Amino acid sequence: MAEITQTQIADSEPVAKLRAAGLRPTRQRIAIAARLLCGKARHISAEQLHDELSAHGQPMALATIYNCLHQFEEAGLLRPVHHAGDAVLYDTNLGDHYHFVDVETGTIMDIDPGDIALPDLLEIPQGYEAESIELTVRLRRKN
Amino acid sequence: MAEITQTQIADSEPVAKLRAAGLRPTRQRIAIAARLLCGKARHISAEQLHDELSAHGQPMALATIYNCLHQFEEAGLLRPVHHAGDAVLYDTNLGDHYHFVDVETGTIMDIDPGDIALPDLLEIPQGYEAESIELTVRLRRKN
DNA sequence: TTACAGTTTAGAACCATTCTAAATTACTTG
DNA sequence: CAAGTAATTTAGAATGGTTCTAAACTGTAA
Repeated sequence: MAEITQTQIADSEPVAKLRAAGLRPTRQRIAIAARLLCGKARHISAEQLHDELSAHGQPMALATIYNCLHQFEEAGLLRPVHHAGDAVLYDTNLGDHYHFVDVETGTIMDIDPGDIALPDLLEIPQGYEAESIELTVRLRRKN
Repeated sequence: MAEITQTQIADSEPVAKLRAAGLRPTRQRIAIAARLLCGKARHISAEQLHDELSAHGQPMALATIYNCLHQFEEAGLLRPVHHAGDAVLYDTNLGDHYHFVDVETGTIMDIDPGDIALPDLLEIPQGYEAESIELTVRLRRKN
């Protein structure tokens, strides 16, 4: 059984990311960061994350999940996706891209921006700046 | 005092639109159609519409508003906008366009599609068809 | 004019999210 | 290392948009 020392935890990738974002590395935030910020990209809701953490022996209050997701968003570590059903999803892919949503299953797929340079095409009104651009295409299965 | 005959009501624009959409012209649906489908384009929430109708002597259950908005949407008479705050807004402008949202006030402004031919630019995955495309740009006031 | 399917209604229920105030914890300082 | 303090977490209640329910009502076809 490999041991995990305090130093190893302190130097771990999740902790480093939290510190870099100016967030205290609490047990809860580390668990969430490890799951969302240190693996492959995904789209997840607060509820899903809550279940997933519980299933992996890291239960925490749902309110904490919401708090952390908001803090991560504020820190630019996550990006919210609003078009896709009742709950807000958090996207760990921060690169320029958009979304396909299967209206029946709720499944989200990334759209590579390719030639669509939206930020350039849009004329932002005087005195404003774009905080975010969300492009979502709802898909329905043919026949 | 000008009188309104049954025939005038039956032939009115709202009633015609409802019939064309295959919806029974009930008192409630006529009132909503008159307000949303026969004037200038707007973005409105169920709650706002409910208040507006009450203020104009046409009160009806909030559930009816939701029912009608859904039916109108289904019939292609309205288009929902999801990115803009807590409540869904219904857009009476059915033409190709997108939205700016002032994140502080919630105000919505239309974006003329101009050169952005999204439907052409997007490659829809095999076996699917695009049900809708929502592009929303969240704006924040500069300084 | 009747009858029936479609519609409306009040109010309860639902569910994602936020709030509250008390308990706990990470970090600083002595 | 110990204590103090501010930040964080927590359970549970509250909120708010939306949907559900089952009973009353209404448009329309016969």
